[in-house]
Amino acid sequence: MSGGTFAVFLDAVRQIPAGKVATYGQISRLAGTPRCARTVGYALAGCRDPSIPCHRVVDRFGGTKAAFDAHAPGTQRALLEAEGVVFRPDGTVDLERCLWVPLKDENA
DNA sequence: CCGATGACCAAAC
DNA sequence: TGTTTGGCCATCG
Repeated sequence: MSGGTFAVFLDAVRQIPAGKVATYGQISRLAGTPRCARTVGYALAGCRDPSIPCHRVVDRFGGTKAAFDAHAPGTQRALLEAEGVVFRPDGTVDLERCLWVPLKDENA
């Protein structure tokens, strides 16, 4: 399916429920390309699809993206907090609480 | 039209 | 044990 690899990443990001956040590595792994975490970042960076909640995608440490903040200061954090995501005093997302856990069983 | 850039993660040595 | 390399696609100018 999906002749394009990008569609897989975007689709995975689209599966992230509100109030949760996912990391590039998780998405790339779910897409079947554990070595393309970088491509996921490029995908979100270049993808202009408003249907993709790129604000729910954070780095492995839960740090919000500087580029996102550069375009809209505080937008990403505001959106995440509005959805119920918990932030730490360090300014990073509390992955221990809001890290999205992909349900692979439903697919099996 | 073409070239270069762009928000990362994990494994190997 | 820690550090470095490797890998990918779409959009911009």
